[in-house]
Amino acid sequence: MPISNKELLEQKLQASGARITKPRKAILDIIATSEHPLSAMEIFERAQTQAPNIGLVTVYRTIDTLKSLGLVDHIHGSEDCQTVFRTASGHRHLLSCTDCGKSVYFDGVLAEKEFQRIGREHGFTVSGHLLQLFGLCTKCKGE
Amino acid sequence: MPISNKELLEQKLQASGARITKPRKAILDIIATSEHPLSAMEIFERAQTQAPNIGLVTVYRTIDTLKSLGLVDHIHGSEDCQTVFRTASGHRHLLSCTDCGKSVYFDGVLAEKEFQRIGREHGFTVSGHLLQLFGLCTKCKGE
DNA sequence: GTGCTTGCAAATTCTTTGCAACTTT
DNA sequence: AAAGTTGCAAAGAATTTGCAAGCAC
Repeated sequence: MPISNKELLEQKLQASGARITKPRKAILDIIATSEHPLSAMEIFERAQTQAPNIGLVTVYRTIDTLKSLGLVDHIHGSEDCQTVFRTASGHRHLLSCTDCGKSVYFDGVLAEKEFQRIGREHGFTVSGHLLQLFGLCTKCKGE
Repeated sequence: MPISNKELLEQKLQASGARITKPRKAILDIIATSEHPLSAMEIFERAQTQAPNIGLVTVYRTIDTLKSLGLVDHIHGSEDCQTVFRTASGHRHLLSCTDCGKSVYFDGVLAEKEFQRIGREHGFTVSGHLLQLFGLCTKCKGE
């Protein structure tokens, strides 16, 4: 059996020299298992069940650490642009449900060449892009 | 000679029932002529030369009005997600220079079908997307 | 004149910083 | 024991709201 998402995050965090504390474990657990991007406040609220005295500040600081290690991505939504989601390996983009927020990664390599071409047409050398898809997931379509 | 971008914005704003005031004229002028997305603060600072007593609040309120009329788009950047840029007609996406901020719209229809397909693969019905390209513009490449 | 707009000031909300006490290693 | 972490409280930054005065129509 492969190690869980949470354990992987923990290992990588520890490997960077950071200490694995109770508040951090709670935060990692929440991020590792969430099906949708989370705001600092959401993480904070959920973390309180696991680490009662946790401070919102710790959530912000841990998110910063995880971001700088590339373990979470900053996700843009039409309303909230301050959410994070666990990183996927490879070049991936997010597909999110507009109803429940459920999100999955998809492979974005296909679009690459096309993006370069569009840039050239306008005299730009394209070096990056922001791509996210929105729609209804299977479950929310049925309701 | 076709009417200017600014005049077009003014007409549409007025057509919605809103009044054309001095602060609004200043804001429209700035948005209509900007080559890159603007934050409320940037608009505010520039507007002061045209309307000395303008308040930052008015900028926020005018932006809200323009957004709800679909005359400006909310633009996402890697750092600042609170900027606006004039809307383009048709289905368009933004290509922005990472150095000077210069932005141009490009036609995004090509990608549509591909996005639908990706969604289907994951059980989603794709209804929207967020796509922005980043790179260096002609001018900034040379420097 | 009527009623939408404005600018000010105050209130909110979100995020960051300073710091002494506390854990992890 | 040493050094990284934590939570609190306070500071900052960004945005929104209440309201009387002002301006567009």
